Amino acid sequence: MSDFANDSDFRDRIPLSQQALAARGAPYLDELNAAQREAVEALDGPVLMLAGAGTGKTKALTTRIAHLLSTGRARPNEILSVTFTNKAAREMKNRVGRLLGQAVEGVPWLGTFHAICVKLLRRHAELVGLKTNFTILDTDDQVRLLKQLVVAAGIDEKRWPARQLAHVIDGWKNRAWTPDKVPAGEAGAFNHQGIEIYEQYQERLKTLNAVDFGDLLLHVVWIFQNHEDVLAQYQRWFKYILVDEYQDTNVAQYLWLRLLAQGHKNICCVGDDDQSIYGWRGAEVGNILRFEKDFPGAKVVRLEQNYRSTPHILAAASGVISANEGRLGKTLFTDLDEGEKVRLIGHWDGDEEARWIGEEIESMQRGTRGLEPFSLDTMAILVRASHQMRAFEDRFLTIGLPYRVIGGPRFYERMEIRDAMAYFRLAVSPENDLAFERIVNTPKRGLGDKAQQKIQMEARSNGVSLVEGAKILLATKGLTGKGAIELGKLVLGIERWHGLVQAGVSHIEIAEQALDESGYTEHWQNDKTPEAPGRLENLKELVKALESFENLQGFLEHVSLIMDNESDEGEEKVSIMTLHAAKGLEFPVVFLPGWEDGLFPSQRSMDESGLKGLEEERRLAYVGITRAEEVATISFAGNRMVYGQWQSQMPSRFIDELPADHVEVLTPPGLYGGGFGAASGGMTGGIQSTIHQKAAEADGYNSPGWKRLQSRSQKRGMSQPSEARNMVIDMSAISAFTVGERVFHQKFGYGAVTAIEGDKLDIAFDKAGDKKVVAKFITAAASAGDDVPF
DNA sequence: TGCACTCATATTTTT
DNA sequence: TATGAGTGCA
Repeated sequence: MSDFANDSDFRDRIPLSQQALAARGAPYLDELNAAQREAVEALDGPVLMLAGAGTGKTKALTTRIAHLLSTGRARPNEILSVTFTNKAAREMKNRVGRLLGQAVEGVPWLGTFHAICVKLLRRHAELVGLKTNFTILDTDDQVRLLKQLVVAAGIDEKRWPARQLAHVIDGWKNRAWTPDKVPAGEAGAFNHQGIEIYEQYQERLKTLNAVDFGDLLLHVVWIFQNHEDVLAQYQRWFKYILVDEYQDTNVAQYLWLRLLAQGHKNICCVGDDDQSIYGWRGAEVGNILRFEKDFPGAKVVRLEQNYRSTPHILAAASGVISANEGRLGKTLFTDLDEGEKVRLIGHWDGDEEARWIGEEIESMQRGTRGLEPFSLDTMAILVRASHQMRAFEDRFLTIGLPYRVIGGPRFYERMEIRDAMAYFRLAVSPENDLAFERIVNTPKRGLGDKAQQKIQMEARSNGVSLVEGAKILLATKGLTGKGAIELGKLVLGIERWHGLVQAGVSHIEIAEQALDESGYTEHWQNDKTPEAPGRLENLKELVKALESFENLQGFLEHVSLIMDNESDEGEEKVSIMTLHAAKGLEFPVVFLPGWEDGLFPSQRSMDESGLKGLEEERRLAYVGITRAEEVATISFAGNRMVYGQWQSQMPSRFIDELPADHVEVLTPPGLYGGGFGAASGGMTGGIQSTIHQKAAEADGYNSPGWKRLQSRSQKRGMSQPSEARNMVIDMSAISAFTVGERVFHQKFGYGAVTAIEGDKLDIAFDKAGDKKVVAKFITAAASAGDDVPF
């Protein structure tokens, strides 16, 4: 193990204060139930922990690590624990830390598959023809690179978009296929040139000393498969392996794990086949279903006691998921009080659904229905597809209900952040061609395609980087006029920033200078689009994020793998997110709108993957329902605007799968009764019979829920839902704005006030048209330049 | 080169 | 509907 001596992650050290641990004993074991304890104490040999939703799997997993350490089975750096997201990794680190207190400095090999692979690959980069300081490309860079190759291959980029090829290649990499291993059956991919371009792409990455996300795993697996000695080292080193969310592993990750686990064979995988919802990006449920075959003698422990949801919610979820075949099978149970039945309500259209949910949220916030008031933070709306969010955003903006959208473009994926990062990258290493390409003409410097081609040619014929190429081009007067002057400034700037980096100047200062001197900040200050202020805000935020790093290098290294941005502003807000984004989260109150066939289950899923697709959709339904702790409300709309066209659809088939005993139907009879269907033409017998059947089953019309619903809507007629809040805002609203005033809104941009009505303003937005908006969300339009980030 | 216009297109998303 | 990409013109 001499090779490991210089690496702090492997260095032998006295990691545990044995005294501290001895004094603590193992009190954590007492906090576990029998199954959890069994899973924690089965330290040796392969273990599969089947952990249903809300059964305390993170607790079991972290306690297991604590137990391994405190029993002296392993040192902290001999335990390999992998997760899928940084968030999960962070959470586990914190919890292990809490369990062990001062006794452990940290667990260096706890991280995402990708983060751990980066560490490994940096140590062995030369084996795959890379240098230790390789850069990691994100999806955007990947596509740009592929586009160049596609165009060079003379393929019509319109019919065969690079994005699609990126997807195909990702798929291959997920299956651990290097270009020479792609099976003949795939030869037809991407106009019969997929494999060929894949090969070129890998070559190009090598020259750029770069890898994409898929490569991180692919390269490491390749090294393990082709360098026995290297593999053997790690097999010996990692005494215990733990894997979270095993049902989400793809083939490459599976191979990686299996190779590493062949040493001590102490592998513990935690997962839930019922929560496998990432099949479309390469996850193989088969991995978890097959575990016992792969690891003979494996111990299987089922965690079935749920600590999250009420029995009704659990029963509804179980009812739905039981329609799936080929499950490992678990029966969740709970000690919690019965609670409320899962509520089901149908609406005329999507807007009304949004309106109803908005009102329902406000009433729950005030604490009606004999329940305690719920804070907005405890409520979430989970949708199948992100376009469903709009209806809610529009509605909530109108009624002034604070909300937060989770997911969507990540902070580090935003254009302005990526541009800024490219400047930072160039400051650190001017030879970074991809970064240079990104910003040569951002902001506009009069360097169009032609000028850029000249730079490329110059660089290529001299075998130097683009910055060097540009210098030669300028020196030889290959470029003249405005472009030449601007390019000169840019090149000088890059060299100056690089000098500052080498001189050890404060990285924050360098960052600010680079953004200012390059004209990038100014570019957004002069931009009149509604997004511009937000983008400047983001840039400020980025510079702030720099503060927690020693230098730019460290920051860039870190950021290429961390794509999440947890900024929780203090105010209480309702969360809106997709079902996928909700996995792993829980909320006391959950709304599940849009349960209509075609939308959920998604037509496209079913068309593309047939029964497999449908089953994955069903698991998504299961994930959705099991997010709820106390109140789950499922809803559907008879009509919905899809791509600007009204469409009618049937309620989701999953609704029929809900066990009637655990469902309370809130749908008012008048809403769907009689001639409704005939009149609209959209309501088929199927809908009505479903509703009526459900209603009859649950005795819907006489149910307490329905009565409450009625009385509540009557009450609402008399008093405004958020009167108290409006009163407060009224004052400021009236004094703050005048008709005709120019104002700004985060989402709609700039506009002029046309009318004022209490705290509601009618505003004619320049871009977004006429809207009625609550004054709270409006600020006076600042003239550009007022609010300068640096 | 940059702007305005037209046209096709349209899940889920982490690293 | 609304967004992005591509095309044509100044």
